[in-house]
Amino acid sequence: MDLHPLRHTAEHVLHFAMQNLYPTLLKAMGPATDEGYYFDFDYDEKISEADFPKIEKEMQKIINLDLQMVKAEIDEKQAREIFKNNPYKIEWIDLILKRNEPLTIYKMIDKKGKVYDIDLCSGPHASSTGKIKAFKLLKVAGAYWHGDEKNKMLTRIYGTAFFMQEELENWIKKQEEAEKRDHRKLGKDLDLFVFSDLIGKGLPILTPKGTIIRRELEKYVLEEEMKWGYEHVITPPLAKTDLYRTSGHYPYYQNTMYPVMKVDDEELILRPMTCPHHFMLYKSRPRSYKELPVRFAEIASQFRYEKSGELSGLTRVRMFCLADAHIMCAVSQAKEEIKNVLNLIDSMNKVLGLEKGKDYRYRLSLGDRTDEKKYYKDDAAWEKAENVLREVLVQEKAPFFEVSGEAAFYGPKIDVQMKKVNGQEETAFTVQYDFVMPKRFSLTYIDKDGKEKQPIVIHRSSIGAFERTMAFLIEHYAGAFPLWLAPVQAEIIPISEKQADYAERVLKNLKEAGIRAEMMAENESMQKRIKLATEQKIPYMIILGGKEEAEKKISIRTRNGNQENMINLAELINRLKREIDEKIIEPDS
RNA sequence: GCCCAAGUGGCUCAGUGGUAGAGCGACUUCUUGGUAAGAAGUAGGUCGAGGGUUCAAUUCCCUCCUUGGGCUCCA
Repeated sequence: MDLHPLRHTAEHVLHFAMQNLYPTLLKAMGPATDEGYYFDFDYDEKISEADFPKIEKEMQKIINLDLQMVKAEIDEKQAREIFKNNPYKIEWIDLILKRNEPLTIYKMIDKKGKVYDIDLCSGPHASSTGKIKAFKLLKVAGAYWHGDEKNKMLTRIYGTAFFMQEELENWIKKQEEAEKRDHRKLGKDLDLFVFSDLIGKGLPILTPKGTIIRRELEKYVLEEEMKWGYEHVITPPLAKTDLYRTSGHYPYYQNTMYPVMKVDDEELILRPMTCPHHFMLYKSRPRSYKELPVRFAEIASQFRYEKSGELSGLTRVRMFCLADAHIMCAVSQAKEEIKNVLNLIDSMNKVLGLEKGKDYRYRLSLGDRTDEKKYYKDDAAWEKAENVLREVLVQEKAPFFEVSGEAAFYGPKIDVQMKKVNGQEETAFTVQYDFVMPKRFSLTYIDKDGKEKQPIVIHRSSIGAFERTMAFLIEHYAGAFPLWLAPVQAEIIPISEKQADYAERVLKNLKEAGIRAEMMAENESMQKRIKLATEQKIPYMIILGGKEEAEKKISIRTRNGNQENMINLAELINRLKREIDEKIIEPDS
């Protein structure tokens, strides 16, 4: 059943309760959301989560009254009169009138017809407040009026509501499950990355274990992209400021770029993106139509000074490394190239265990023609580019939706929208169609007819930024990585010291076979060592006791608890090598 | 950047206006155990940093740093 009307009603209950407790507060707005609802208001004194019990008690009183939610249409004069003391509501009224929409209000009325509260609202609502059988206030936050930091900071309270107590409990349980998978928690538990105050925020340090995952991903990107016709290059992570003035990035990105470094007569800057570097390489000599498409790829570190409040674990950092590439091609080749890019993305993400349609979908981000600052004026080119992207998505039967105003200033793009464990969607990386940069940098090629022509550029990533991809994968697998990514692939557990020599030999054999194997100290019980290895999500435990040693065999136990006793080591090595080489995701299932 | 919350030994957390506790981990010793925690002992903290109030601050106040949640899913 649709929870939005119920939650919207719960928001009105919250509003009314707050109005009772804090009569001078002014409501700005309060919508229902997918997870619950929130309520923005203007109030001079501090409200914190410590006030929740009091507020929830007041809400329960209103719910118990089972007030009906009654809709009514009013005219402008009535509206201005009712909400004359609330500038936020007056602003809404002006906006609604401007749009020629009807002014509707909802009243909370008891059975005798007594009106408790009136709010400007288009609904829909549950029939009465008594329908709310379970509710909970979640958190206090600050929120700018209309999301604009130039406006006043309002107080926001988040809450949720359900038809049944059981639903609420399930929801809470689900939230807790997502918390357990949080990559920041697992990053600590599994010893993958750390932060240092002295190094700086938003600058993660990868531990030896975290680095194994990172390097494996890098190896995969290099090998796979080369197979798909990319040429990997290495360009400097800093450049003269002029490069970004030429590209036009400088004015747009100035607030997220690191400040200019002045050295002698030069001005240098840490690069916030790689494209102009690849353009310089393209321009290093004349290009023939025969060379196109030119596909330059790079595992490229980039630097962006994100606002401190936006930083989060590995998903939002101040220096990141992108599996980046720029394809310079003829306009006629664009469609085919974009198709190949989408296929590459699907193919590589599938290997990582991310499924199209389930773990991610596409978003076609179109330009907003009215936004002259963010939109390079060239209607025909935009039209063409947007159509090409849309046609490819349709032809490839890719799951996608469209939004306007999310494009880059130099062209429309396809965003890869990853679904996180907590249900939130996040842009992981993008594929952009760019007809502006070739002009700015005078990129050319000599065509068949001997004339100079201009290519277009496709900016793309294959798996996104390594930091963010790692975060996704940590949460996706809850730390139980596929064998090829697992920092420790096999943990040897000799049952007692008597097997020390044998265990050493097994360890040596595994290492020589290229398997990341470790041995756990004997000074703990076998049970304890199995517990520790399982907690570390180590895929294979190799148990060695007297029986194994006597027959020169081994026994294994997987992190899922499956056991196989008395098998040949050579057989296991072959199995693991195959599982690693083929990047098998879940051999057990 | 702004709003709210948090910062106590490596980790998870308790606690108090009279200079701190637990469990896990580490170390040592005993134990050599057959598939998710064997036992005992020892060490380890200027309670995020700086300033203020006080006879006395980890506890109260201020500033800063770091971390977490949030900052247009419209009335």
